[in-house]
Amino acid sequence: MDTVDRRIIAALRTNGRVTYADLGRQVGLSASAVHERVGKLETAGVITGYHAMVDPRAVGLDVTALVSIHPTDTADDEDVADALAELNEVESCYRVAGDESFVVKVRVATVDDLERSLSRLRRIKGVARTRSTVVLSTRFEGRPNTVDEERSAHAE
Amino acid sequence: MDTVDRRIIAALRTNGRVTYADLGRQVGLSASAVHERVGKLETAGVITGYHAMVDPRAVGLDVTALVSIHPTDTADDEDVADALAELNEVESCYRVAGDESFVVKVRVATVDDLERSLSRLRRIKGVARTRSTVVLSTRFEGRPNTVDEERSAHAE
DNA sequence: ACTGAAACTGAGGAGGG
DNA sequence: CCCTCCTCAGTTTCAGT
Repeated sequence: MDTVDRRIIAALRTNGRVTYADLGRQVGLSASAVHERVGKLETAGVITGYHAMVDPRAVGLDVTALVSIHPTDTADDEDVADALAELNEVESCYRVAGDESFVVKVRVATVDDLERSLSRLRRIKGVARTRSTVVLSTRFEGRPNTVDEERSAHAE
Repeated sequence: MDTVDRRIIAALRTNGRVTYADLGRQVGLSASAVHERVGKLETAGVITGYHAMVDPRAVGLDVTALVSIHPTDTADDEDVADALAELNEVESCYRVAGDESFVVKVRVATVDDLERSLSRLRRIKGVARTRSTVVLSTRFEGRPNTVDEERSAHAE
């Protein structure tokens, strides 16, 4: 994991469909050298996949909410996480420190769907209550954040 | 936006590097027909881009926090949003309904960096106070969520 | 809107320094 | 770890339907 790898990663985060030839030009290596490096980054689990980003509204997902999930006294976090994973509308799931045990991001078509989704969440064994924060607008999301050089050096 | 488009979108969300030839086989069209459809989806803003997903830990980003941002009485949300956008460690930024005006996701290398980042957030004009929730583990994130057929039909 | 042909370009592996 | 070749497959354009 050197500077070249980090530049490759940054480029692929920005444009996941960039060609190896282009990448090579950007970092000053041949396409096959880049191809080899990217393969290693994938195998090592640094790059976990490539995905198209879709405007949620364009596919009918007009409502986003952040939901805090408060556990019951006897809740098993693993079981709760498994139940959350089975709900299609739960897009992200974070185990957090604090009063709540999880914070999840829910994406649905309408507020009626949100109501139904919250019912499903509350029915999960181990969930005492939920607190929802409705997203009014998304300024940006999942933006490529680059760690600076000195910081990332320790991760090599 | 028909069933074929939705299948193409779903496939590209799962694998952003799938070839047009492969996509064509999956949906029963020629590569050139798929190429044309994908181009239109991109132009229409349905597909907003393609990005490599990276394991944050592998690039030295070990600390994630969800930060609620409470505005001052005189805060201008636009200005606050612009200031947030300039902070590299702020990966996502949601304008929300409720006491807080924004919820942001911050990703940094260490807890020291988190402390520094929170200082930066609090120094933004229009920010009265912040409330941070530290992420202990991420079960899943940005998972491809598919809207069902009837729901998405209205978005055509 | 899709197909199929044609010209082009990248992917991905072999071989060598 | 990188390069240069080489071949095959995919991309992209375009005329035709």
